[in-house]
Amino acid sequence: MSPKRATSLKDVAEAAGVSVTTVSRLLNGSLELPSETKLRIEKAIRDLKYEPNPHARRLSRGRSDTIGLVVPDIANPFFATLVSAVEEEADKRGLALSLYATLNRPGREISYVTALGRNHVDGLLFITNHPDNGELASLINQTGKVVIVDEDVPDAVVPKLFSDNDHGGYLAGRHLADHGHRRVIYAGGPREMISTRRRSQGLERALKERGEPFQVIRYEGSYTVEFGREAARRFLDESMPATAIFASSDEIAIGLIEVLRAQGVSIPDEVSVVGFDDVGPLHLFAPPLTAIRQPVRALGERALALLLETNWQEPESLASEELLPVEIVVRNSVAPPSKS
Amino acid sequence: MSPKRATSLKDVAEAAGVSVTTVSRLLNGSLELPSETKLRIEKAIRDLKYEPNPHARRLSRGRSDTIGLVVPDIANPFFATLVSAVEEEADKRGLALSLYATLNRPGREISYVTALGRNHVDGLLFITNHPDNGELASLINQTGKVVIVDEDVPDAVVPKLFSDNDHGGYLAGRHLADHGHRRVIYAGGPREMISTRRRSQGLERALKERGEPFQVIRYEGSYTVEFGREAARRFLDESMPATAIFASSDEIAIGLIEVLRAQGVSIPDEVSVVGFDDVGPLHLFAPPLTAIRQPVRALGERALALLLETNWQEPESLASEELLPVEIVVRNSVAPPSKS
DNA sequence: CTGAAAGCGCTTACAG
DNA sequence: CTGAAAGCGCTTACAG
Repeated sequence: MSPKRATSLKDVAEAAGVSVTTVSRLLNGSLELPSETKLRIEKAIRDLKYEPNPHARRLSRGRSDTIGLVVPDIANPFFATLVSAVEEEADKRGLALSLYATLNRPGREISYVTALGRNHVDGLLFITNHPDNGELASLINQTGKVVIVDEDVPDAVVPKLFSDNDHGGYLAGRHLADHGHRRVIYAGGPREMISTRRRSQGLERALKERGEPFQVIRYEGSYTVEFGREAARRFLDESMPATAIFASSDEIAIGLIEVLRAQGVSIPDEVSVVGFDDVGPLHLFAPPLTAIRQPVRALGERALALLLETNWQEPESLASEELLPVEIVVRNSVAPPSKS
Repeated sequence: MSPKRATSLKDVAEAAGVSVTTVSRLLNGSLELPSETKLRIEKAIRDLKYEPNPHARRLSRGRSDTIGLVVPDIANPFFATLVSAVEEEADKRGLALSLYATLNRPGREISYVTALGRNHVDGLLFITNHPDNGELASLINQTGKVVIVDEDVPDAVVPKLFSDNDHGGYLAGRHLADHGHRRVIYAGGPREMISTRRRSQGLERALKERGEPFQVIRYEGSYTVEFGREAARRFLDESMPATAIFASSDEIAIGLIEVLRAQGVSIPDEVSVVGFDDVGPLHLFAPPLTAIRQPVRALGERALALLLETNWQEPESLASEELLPVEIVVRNSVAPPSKS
C-alpha cells in the first residue's frame, strides 16, 4: 500500500497519444476536438481513472473554487441550518466549502479573513455574533470578497444580508399588543448588535402605535441558553415586572422556559412568551411556543448568490443591505395578561 | 483593486537577503539559524505580511493538511453537533475541514471517497445512513484512510466507531420493563442498518431477561420526522398494539409525538415513549422526554483521533470497532401501562 | 487544430 | 550552514 503516484494529466496524454495541453483543454471545455481524438482521450481518462489534482489546478489558476464560511458555532441549530443551505448551494455550483467555527473568539475571525486575503478561498461568507472594535471591519474592507450575513460588522463596506429583524420585533409586539399586553420584557443579545437593536425597536414600535401607555424593559446579554436562564431568574427576582417576554432567539427561549417551568410559573397563564428563530421543535414544547420564524435556509442560499453576483470591481455596488422577510408562527404561548 | 499579486516566499527571501530555501526551512522548523539571520527573515515576513500559499504547499508536499467529513445532512442537530466536535478537534491540530453533505444520495458518497483516493484530503471521516450494495465498501477498501462513524458500511475493512447501540436499546428496554411494560414498539431506521439492529436487539434482551412473556413489534423505516409521523399513524391504525414506544432517534420521536399529541393521545398515560439521541431540547417537551443519550461530541473527537492514530500500513490494525458508552436520561415520558 | 514551454509558489534532495 | 535547481501537476499564453 505504498502511496502509489496518482495518475496525472501526463499519463493520460501519453495513453491517448496527444499532448497534455490538449487533454487539459478538453477537460476545461475550451476546445472542439475531432471526435475520434476526443473519444480516445476520454477512453484513456476512464481506463486510468484519472481525476485532476485540485491543488495543482488551484495553484495554476490562482483560484480555489472553494468558498469559506465562518460561523460562531456549528452545533447551534440556527447556524447548522445556515451551513447546510450554503453547502447545498455551493455544491450545485461546483464549489467546495471550507468551514470555520469561531466559537466567539475574535482572533479566529481575524485569521480567517486574512486567509481569504491570501487567496486561499475565493470568497467568504462571514457571520459574527459579537461587537467589533473596528479591526475586523478594516480587515474586511481591505480584503474584499466577503459578504456579511445575519449580524452586522458596522464599518465594513461589503454586501450585507440580514433577516428583517425590525419587522420581526414588530410582529411580536403586535401579537402581544393584540392580546392586551402593555409591559413586555425584551430578552435579547448584546446591546451593540444590530439584531438586538432592530428587534427591540420593532417591538417598541408595535406597542407604541396603539397610542396607549406601554413599557419595554430590556434584558440584554447574549444569544445563549445560559442567558435565557439568567433572564428568567431576573424576571422572577424582580417579581415579574411584565406580563410578557419576547425572547430573541431559540436558545434564550429554551433557557427561559426551563427556569420558568422549574419555578412553576405557568406559560401563558402567568406570563406570555414569544420566541425568535423557530428552528428548533418549538411546536412540541409545553406550551407550543409562538415565535418569529427566520428564513434561515434562504439566508444561506441568498448569501452565496450575493457573493457570486457582486461585481467586486465597483465600489458603489458594494455597500448594499438586503433584508429577508420573517413571519410569525402563532402557537400557544401567548394569552391575555392575567387580571391578578 | 486589481488582484494584486500576493507576496511570495521569493519576496521575503529578497527582502531578507537570503534564499527561498532558507526561508522555507525556517518556516518549517527544520533549521537552526544564526539568530541575526533569523530575526532579519522574521522581520521581512512581518513587514510584507507574508503568508504561505497553501495550494502551492499542498502540491509540493503531496498532502493537504485537511480532512474530509462526509455526513448525510448538516442541518440535522445530531450531525451538526458531530461536525462541530470534529471541526474543533481538527482546528486544534492545525487541520482544515472540508465538509460534504450527501443528502442521502449514494452517488455523492462515491465521489467524495474517490476524491480522497486522489489525495485531495488526507483522510476521511465517513458517516452514511443507508445500506450499501458493496460498491462503497470496495471503494473504501481500496482508498484507505477513512474511518467509519456512527453507522456501518459492513464490508469495509477500516476502523469503525459507533455508539453502544445495543446497550442503548438495553437501557431503554430495562427502563420500560421496570415500569411493567411487556409489549413495546420499536420505531427505528432501516432494518439493514447496524444501529437499528443493535438497538432493537438490546431492547429485546432487556425484556427477555425478565423471564416473562413479552413482545417487540418493529416499525422500521428511516431516521426522519416523517417516519415518526408514519409510525404514530400506524400505531393508531392498529389500535395501539403496545403500551410503550421506543423511538430510535430525536427525529422519529418528534414526528411521533407530534401526531400522538394532535390525536389527543396522552404521553405517558396512554402510551410511554423513550427516545434516542437526546440532542434536541427534549427536556422542554410535553412531557419531558426520557431518552438514551448518545455521546455525540465524543464520537466526533474520537473519530478524528482514530484517523490520526491509525497505522495505515498495518492491515491487521485496520479492522477495529470501538464503542462509546451511552446513558439513559430519565425524564417524564414513561409510566406504568394503563390498566384499561 | 495542436504542442512545447513557462509559470503558479512552494518543498526538498543534492551540492557546495 | 546555505543555496541552485528540480519537481509537485496543472493552465495558458505563445508559436507553429
